[in-house]
Amino acid sequence: MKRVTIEHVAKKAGVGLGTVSRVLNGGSVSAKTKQKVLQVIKELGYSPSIHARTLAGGKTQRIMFIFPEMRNEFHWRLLKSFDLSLDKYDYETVVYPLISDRRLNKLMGDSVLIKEVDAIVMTTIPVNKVFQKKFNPLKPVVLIECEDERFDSLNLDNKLGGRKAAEILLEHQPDHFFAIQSYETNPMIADAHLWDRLNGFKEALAQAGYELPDEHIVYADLFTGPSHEEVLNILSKYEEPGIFALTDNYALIVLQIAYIIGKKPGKDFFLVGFDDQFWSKEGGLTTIRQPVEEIGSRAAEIALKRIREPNAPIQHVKFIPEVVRRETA
Amino acid sequence: MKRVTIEHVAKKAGVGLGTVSRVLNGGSVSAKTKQKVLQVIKELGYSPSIHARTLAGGKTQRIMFIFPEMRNEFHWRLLKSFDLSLDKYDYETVVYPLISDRRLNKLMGDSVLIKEVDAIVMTTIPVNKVFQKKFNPLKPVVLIECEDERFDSLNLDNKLGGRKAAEILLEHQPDHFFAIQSYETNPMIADAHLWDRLNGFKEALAQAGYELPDEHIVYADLFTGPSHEEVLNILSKYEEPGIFALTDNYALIVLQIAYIIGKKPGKDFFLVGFDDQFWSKEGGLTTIRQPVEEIGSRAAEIALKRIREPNAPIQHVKFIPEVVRRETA
DNA sequence: AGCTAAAATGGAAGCGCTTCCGATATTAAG
DNA sequence: CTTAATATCGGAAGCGCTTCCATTTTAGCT
Repeated sequence: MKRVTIEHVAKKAGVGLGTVSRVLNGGSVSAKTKQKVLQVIKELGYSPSIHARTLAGGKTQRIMFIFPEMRNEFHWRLLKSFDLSLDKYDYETVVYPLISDRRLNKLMGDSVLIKEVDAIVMTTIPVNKVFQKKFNPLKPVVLIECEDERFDSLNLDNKLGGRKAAEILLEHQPDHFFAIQSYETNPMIADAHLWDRLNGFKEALAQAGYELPDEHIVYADLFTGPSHEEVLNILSKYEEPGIFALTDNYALIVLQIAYIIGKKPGKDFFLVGFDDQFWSKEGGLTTIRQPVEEIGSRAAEIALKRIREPNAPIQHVKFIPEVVRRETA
Repeated sequence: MKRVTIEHVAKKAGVGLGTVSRVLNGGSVSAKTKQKVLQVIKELGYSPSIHARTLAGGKTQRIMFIFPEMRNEFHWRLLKSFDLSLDKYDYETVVYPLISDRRLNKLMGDSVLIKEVDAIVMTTIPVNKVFQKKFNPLKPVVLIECEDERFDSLNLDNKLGGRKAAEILLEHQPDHFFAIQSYETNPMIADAHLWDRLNGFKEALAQAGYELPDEHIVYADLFTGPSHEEVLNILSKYEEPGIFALTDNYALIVLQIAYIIGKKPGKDFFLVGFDDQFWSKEGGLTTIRQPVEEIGSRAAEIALKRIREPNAPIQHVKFIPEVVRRETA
């Protein structure tokens, strides 16, 4: 079966090529003609070839979404809302997980995919470290959860998030504070935002006259979580400790361990997470929420805007973390 | 900056358009000319426009990798090895996570991306259910962890895996058997393979004269895992139970709970997982291993082969699960 | 060297679209 | 009812590539 082309449509509608194209892309066409062309398009089931369109016009109607790995709910939600936002503008997302050195090299070398997009959105990637100096894609770049003065960026105020976590915990006046931090080994993943959270936390604690000794920071693997031994230790050895889990994942594990040994959250210990993941509500976790969906859709808008106006001043958008009070603190 | 086209290359190399195209796509070109053209291509940093190429009816050198979600280590490893294998053949992976209805519709509707690949590899997607009857991509499709008579497929013998798990557990002659199964709500994710595992397990148990009552099947959410209450119950109420976790993730949680309440794996209870994930070795978990990397690279080969020979007989490759004995059973 | 078959090569045609330019139709103004 | 301005329209040019065909070069034989 042959493809239905714009020419078939033109012929059947009794108009010229240009007119059909104008109906599609919005040029000046009389209402009557437009009506008829649209009619014929429907009858014939015509849909334009984007290859031809791109070749002729230049725009690809695509944006590349680059992110470091795939296990993280944050990235998954971000991608989802980003992709959804593009829908309205008839854009498509080209998903590019940076899961290996090979993919990184490909991206900076001879990847064709990257040349076939109108803009690039990157999240949680240490731009300077990963791309060294030679990253110059010649097209708009928007950064999420990382920053670089050369590009637009969207970031949560993580430091403020850490402060807020501290404030909640301080209300309960615990004698001992703990933090569960990520132990990130993958150099392709940015972790500055995590340190910001922790620093904000420490700072607010310090201002209230408390301290967070280094031994009270538990390091956790993103996948397996914090050492159960250490969490167990905190929960059983300390009286009503205040715990700040830098990610809800880790908080979940604390809750699970607490459940098993019969410690009640919000009473025997106090716990604040970060992110507000899908299950967090059900788990009754008090947490610092980041507006993931909003970040995703704003990123889409900013990227689209920069495609339209390549020379607009660069903007760095900050999002404010929001306290979600539930039962654990 | 203007795009480098095939014409620039041709001119600089002092050859005709056709010749450049031939060195790119493999026509008959003398070694010397080929050499020179390749040289110029590198100098100019030329890469062909996929749009022009596709429009003109050529190959895209890309394969689309479709998978249902992103939290799973299995898919992540699979993608990684698949992508790596493609590298040798100068192919590129187009990653397409099916994370939303929107993406599914796009895929079956007007997605351009899918028209720009030479083949499609899909993993863990219930083809019939998700795509109904109207899925006819007009290009090679290779299935992983799902099956359909119309397409090539690669699958682990999951039933055999379940049987092997049963055999290991049976050696310890426990009085009570349990299984931790996934409770999958996402209709875009295939779960037939999980039921195969469970059925194999049941079957082998039955043959040995044991039974797995329905109440001994614990259902777990992929992310939060099995209910801790139930696991706790099994571990504390039963004498030396035999537990089959249908995924190493779940086994991990059992191990963690056991640790907290002081039960020794391989002594107070017996546990077999499935997958052999990265951390499983460290955790001492006895498990049924699937050769994920091998599946990924074989999938690449099969897809490439089908692109070359669209009419070769369809093949369904079965992989044999392998027992990895460690300390938990 | 001379002849032929095979290998290598140049370039035109064509893929389906957008855009631009010139032509025609319509409308408004006087 | 004319003229100028404006809205609408047709179609050629060109986007960058593959492919096919005609032509040239090379290699293999007498």
